[in-house]
Amino acid sequence: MEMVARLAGVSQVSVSRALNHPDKVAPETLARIQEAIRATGYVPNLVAGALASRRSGIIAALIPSITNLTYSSFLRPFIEATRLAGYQVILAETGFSPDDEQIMVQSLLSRQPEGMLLTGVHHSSECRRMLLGSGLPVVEVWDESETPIDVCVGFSHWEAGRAVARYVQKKGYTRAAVITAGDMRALRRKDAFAAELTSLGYPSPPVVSFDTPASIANGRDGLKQLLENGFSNGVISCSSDLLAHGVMIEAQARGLTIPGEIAVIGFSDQDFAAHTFPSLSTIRVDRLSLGRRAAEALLARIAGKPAETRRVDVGFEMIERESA
Amino acid sequence: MEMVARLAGVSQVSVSRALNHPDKVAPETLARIQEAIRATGYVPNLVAGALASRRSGIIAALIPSITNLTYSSFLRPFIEATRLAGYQVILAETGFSPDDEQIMVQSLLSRQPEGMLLTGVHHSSECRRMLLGSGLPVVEVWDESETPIDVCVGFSHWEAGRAVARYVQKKGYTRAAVITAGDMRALRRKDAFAAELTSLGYPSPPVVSFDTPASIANGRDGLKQLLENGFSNGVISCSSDLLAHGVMIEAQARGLTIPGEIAVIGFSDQDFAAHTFPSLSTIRVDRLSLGRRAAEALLARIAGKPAETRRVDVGFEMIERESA
DNA sequence: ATGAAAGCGCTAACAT
DNA sequence: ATGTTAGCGCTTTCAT
Repeated sequence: MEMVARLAGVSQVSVSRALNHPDKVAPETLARIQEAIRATGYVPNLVAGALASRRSGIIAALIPSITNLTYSSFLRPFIEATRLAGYQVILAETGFSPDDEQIMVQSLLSRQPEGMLLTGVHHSSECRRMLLGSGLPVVEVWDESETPIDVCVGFSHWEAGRAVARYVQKKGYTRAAVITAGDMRALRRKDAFAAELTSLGYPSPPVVSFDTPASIANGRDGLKQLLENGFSNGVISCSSDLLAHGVMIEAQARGLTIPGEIAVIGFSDQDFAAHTFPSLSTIRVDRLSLGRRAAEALLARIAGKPAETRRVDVGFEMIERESA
Repeated sequence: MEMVARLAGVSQVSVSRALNHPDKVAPETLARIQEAIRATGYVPNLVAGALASRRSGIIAALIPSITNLTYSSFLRPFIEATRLAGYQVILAETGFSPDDEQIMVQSLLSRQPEGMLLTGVHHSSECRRMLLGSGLPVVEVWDESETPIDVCVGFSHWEAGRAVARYVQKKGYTRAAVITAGDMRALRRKDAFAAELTSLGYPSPPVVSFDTPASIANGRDGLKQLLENGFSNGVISCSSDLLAHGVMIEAQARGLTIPGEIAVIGFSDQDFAAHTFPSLSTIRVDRLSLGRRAAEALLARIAGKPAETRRVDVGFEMIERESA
């Protein structure tokens, strides 16, 4: 910066100003400085800038899994929206473990981020304490909370589970089952589904639960297990479209008709859900909007705006297609 | 840090030492300092540390798309491996655009990263120039290059395309077609496939190419287009497992048998490929190993080790399953 | 083994 | 509109 300044015949401060507050520099000086920057190929040092200004321009994001579309599909618009606001994102993967999450939060905090995105609302108490104590703007996404750390953008997994149960009744199915991943939010939907079914007069549905990440393989295996345990002629509610797709493939391999013999409902409306054969009935969650609104909410908090709305509900929608 | 020092009855420097070089501090003093850190809830400021030490502990990673498993599946082990070495990753998404990539590289460079991961080997010349000029350790992945910027970990897309063609011949198919995404690497495989087929005496295969991201919907549409143009009783080489899966679904919807009437070959062996019905023949690329080795290579360069191997070929493998 | 001094490259008051 | 001065919170010599 000193070099650029000499080349432009100004002081080093003026270069800094030209970069950060170009309106506070005479147009002609500005041009000279910009030319000098070009000539020298000067690259500003944001680390030094961050230290001096106490604004790191960094946002930390923690998601359970990068390779899981559920999460990467809201992370993408989040990164994009924060980038347009001048922020860069440091990403960490928690693998669904609150303990690892806590360690990562701690380590990320030392980067002096200006905000943080957390997936879900279940964190270790130490983690909550650190975040609360730091006063850092935090947005929790993909779930809803009565007591968010700061702001929360998501939807009610409980209500989503109930909505599926009501849909099952509306469509007149008499038998129902569940195939689910083992994460807290999926299990909550499963519990709500079972509770609502029961209150509608159904027997408690058989449940197959997997601790491994949701996959087509698990979906196939899940249907196999249900059939072996005597399940037939009913609807299966899956905790993800991927599991549902697996169920469809297994049904097809066994020559079972869908939705005639086995009906299937997915969750989240991934882009392929409309294009399976038959097309997949599912719960749609607008992850693009969720990512954007999470960014908006966090940026507002960083800008110091009062958090009038600490809880944003992006809702969900039951999508009726052919599979159930 | 000053506070911690006072509490432990030492100087601020000793606290810094206790954190960075614990072996250079008397065990008893170390214990006192650690206790003081715990008591105060002190969180080190890595921004200041980075400025003073000139080591940011940051690695920048650029991938075309976060929501595309092709890329996120090598990014994951890369992030994990670099994390274990004490680094944090700033992620940026280029959307397949070399121009955007260049802008992002420039903006990322000002974070003083210690290394950078780039996807592919095709970059704007300005981008290459900046990186070369900066002397920053760079690893280019998912492709191979005669002239890497620094080090390169990938495989030959040309050879992969040829391998598929030879497989097609070996299996005795007489008609072949291609459905491909529009990115440079997929197109290169397509060209190699067509060239090899031709040299084996086949006619030039019909090609359907999509500019949108590979998807099941595109796969279905691709088969539809091929059939409308008179293609039948042959094998279709797809640039991704997702496209291949779409082809299988469309075939099923039309009552075409696989591989009898339509045979399908995918690319990359995503986890579902072994679990479709019928299972999907494909080219396997070990993305876990690729991510790890990219991290290894980059960390070695950061550690200043001479780059004896500037080019690492992780290879690929033709996986024979039922679909072709 | 520990401390004192200097400075990393920049920004934010405060002058002029 | 521009420059001067004083740090930001740490790490790194260098001394003791």
